[in-house]
Amino acid sequence: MSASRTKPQGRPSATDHAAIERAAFALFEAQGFDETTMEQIADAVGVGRRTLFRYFPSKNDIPWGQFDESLRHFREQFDAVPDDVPLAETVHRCVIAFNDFDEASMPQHRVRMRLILTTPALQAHSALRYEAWRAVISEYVGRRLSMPADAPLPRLVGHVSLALAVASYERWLAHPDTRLTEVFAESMVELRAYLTSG
Amino acid sequence: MSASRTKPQGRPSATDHAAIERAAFALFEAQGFDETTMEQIADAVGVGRRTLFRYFPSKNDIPWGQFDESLRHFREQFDAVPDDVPLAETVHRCVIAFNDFDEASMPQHRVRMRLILTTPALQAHSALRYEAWRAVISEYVGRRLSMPADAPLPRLVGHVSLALAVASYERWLAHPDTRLTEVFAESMVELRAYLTSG
DNA sequence: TCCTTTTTGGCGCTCGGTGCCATAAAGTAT
DNA sequence: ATACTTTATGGCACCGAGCGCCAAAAAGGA
Repeated sequence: MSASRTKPQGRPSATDHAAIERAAFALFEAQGFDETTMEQIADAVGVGRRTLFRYFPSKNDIPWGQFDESLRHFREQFDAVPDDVPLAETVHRCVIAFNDFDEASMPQHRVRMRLILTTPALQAHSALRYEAWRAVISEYVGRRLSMPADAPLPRLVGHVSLALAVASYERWLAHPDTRLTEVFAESMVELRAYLTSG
Repeated sequence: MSASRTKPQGRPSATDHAAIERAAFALFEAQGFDETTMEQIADAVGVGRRTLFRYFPSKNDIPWGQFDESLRHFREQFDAVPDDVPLAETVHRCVIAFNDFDEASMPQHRVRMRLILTTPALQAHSALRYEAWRAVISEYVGRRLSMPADAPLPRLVGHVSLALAVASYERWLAHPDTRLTEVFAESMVELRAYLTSG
C-alpha cells in the first residue's frame, strides 16, 4: 500500500525504457532514424524485437520517451497558477514552464528535439503527440471560460500555443546560444506585433 | 508547343487520379480508412496494386488529391495582392481565398477534410503536407520583410496561420451550417481578442 | 518441489512501400 | 504489314513495422 518499492513478482524485466532510448539514440545519431531498424535496436539492447514493442508502441514513439508523464506535469503547472492571472498570461507561463528543463539535460533535449523536428516520419507522428499536449491547454481554457474543452476558442488557443511552441523550438535549434524559455517569450512578442501591426 | 492536348504516345493510361480518388473515398466511407487496403482500392479501380503507387506516393496521399496544384494557386493568390496591403491583412486574405471553394464542391470538400482531420494516420501525415503550405506563407512574408523564408518571423507566421486554419476547419466541420470563409474570419477575431485581453 | 505470476521472445502473418523487369499498347517510320 | 520507339502496366520478390498467439523462462511463495 505504500508508494515505495513494491515487491517484484514474476520474471524480472530484461530492460527498461531508458536503456532502449540510449541504444536507439546512439543508432539514430550514427546512421539515421529511417535507416535504423527495430531489429538493430533490439540487438543493441540485447533483447528480442518483439519485446521492444512492449516498451514502445511504435518506433516513432521512442524519441518521445515518456511523454505521458510530461503531460501530467504540464497539467500540474496549470493547477498551480492562481485564478486571477489573466488567461493568456497563464497559458504563456505554463507553456514556458513546461519547456524549462534542467540546464544539464538541455544538450540531450536538443538532440531529441532536433531528431523529432527534422525527421519526416517523426514530424508526421508528432501530430498525434501534439494533440494530447493541446488537449491540456484546451481543457484549462475551457475550465477558465466555463465552456467545453472542445469548443472553438479553447481549441484555437491550443493550436496557436502549439504553433508558437514549435516555431520557438525551430528558432532554438537554429541558434545554439539561445535559451529556450527566452525564445518562447520572443516569439510571443513577435506574434503580438505581427497581429497588431498596420 | 501550344497548351492544348498533346498527342499521347506510348501505352495509354489505365486510370487517372480522379478515378482512384472516387473508388478510394467510396471504400473509406464504407469501411474506414485503416480497414481499406491498397489492394482493395486497386481491385475497385480495376488496376494493379503496383500501378496505384505510381499515381499516389502513399495511401495517405490519396485523400489529399492533387495538393501540389492547390499550392501553386495559393502562391498566385499572394502575387495578386498589391504591396500596400498590410502584411497580416494580406496573409489573412490569401488564406481565406485559398479555402474559398465553389459552393458546389463544398460537400465533397467536407468529406475530404473530415477524413483527414479525424483519421489518426492522416492527421499524422498531414504534418508533411502542411509544411509545404506553411512554406508558401513563409516565403511571402520573407519577401515582404526582406529576410530569408526560414527566418524566425516568417516561420512563426506560417505556423500560426496554419493553427488558425486547422482550428477553423474543426469549427466548420462541427457546424454544418457555417461558411468556411466566415469561420476563418471569426477565428482571427477570437485570436486577436485572446492575445490582447487582460 | 510445485504453483502462480509476469515477462520474454520466437513464429507467422498482414500491409504499406519499393526495385526490377518483362510485357502490353499505343504511335511512327520504313 | 513490319519493325522500332515510347510509355504505362502489373506481376514478383523483397523489406520493415506492427500484431496476435503461445510456449518457455525466471522470479516468489506455499
